[in-house]
Amino acid sequence: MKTRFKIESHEFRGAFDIELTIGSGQTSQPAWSKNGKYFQELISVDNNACLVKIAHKPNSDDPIDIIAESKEQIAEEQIKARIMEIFGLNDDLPKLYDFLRSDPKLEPTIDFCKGLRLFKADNIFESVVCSITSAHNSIRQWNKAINLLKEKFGDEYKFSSGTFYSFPSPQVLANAPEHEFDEEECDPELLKTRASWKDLRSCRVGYRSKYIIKASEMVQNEIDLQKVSRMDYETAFDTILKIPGVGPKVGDCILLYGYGFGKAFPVDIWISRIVAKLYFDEKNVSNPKMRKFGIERFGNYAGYTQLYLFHYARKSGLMKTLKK
DNA sequence: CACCAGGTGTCTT
DNA sequence: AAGACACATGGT
Repeated sequence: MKTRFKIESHEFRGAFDIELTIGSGQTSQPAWSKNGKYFQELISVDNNACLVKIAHKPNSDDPIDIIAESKEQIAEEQIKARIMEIFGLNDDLPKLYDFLRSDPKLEPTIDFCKGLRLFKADNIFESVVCSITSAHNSIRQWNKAINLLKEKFGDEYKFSSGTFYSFPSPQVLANAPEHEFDEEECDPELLKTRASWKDLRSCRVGYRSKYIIKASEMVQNEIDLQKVSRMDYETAFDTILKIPGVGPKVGDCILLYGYGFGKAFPVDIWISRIVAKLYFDEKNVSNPKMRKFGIERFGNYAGYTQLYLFHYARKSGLMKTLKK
């Protein structure tokens, strides 16, 4: 099945910059690949694999252009609903901007981040592994690692525009070896083939391989990721923090980019720097206090405020003067 | 070679 | 509650 349709600008509220949204390093999933003017990725719609190609002229009134391909018949409305969800098109950006404008310290982020939306997970388990892998890592590197995980352990789907891989199930990753061979002792000839080894280390996840295996086991046995979406925010936070490799920052990333909990306020190095500068007279404040501050001050907009401050802090050049 | 990248786990004060 | 340190990997 191949179908083409549009999402008109009146079907969502406010600006939309798809390239910024996809490329801003949100830990729900790696950036979608680019093919001509389209961004494309394999997503799951009603348990069917569906290739989506999507293009939009940033912050314009042009409709969003979508092409979807799948083996099974899928209702267009279902695909549209998934896309609306993944790209945060159900979020009311004009209302967010009213909120940001109400605080002079946040107001400058609006122009800088115009059309930036939450890039939500297609697959919650994927967002858990992405968030774990993003810790103490660069955006580029965790994107590469997740794509390797998909190629080596996911299911393959071929389309005319390329080959795509689903994100592997918890069962598959729980049983994936950390090391396929002992790199110290194996034959030098074998070592040359390392890139093709089917183990977690060859996916370049580094020391996080143990966390990924253990997290996969827990998701299989004791933590129902679907249930977490129905919990209140603090209960969900406590639950997700039981997973190894998931601390406060990674946990909030999972809750925000994976589930869409608007209250989540992931405190990383950039948020720590810019919130200290804007709200604490550049004094050092502990991360737990910073998190509490964000949740209490920004409420249900904490997540979006974090997203906008993060992008602003990294890209505006404002922070160059006070790294540390 | 040192230091950093969207921190976390573990072990000490 | 807060500080010190290791941790894979790749880039500058």
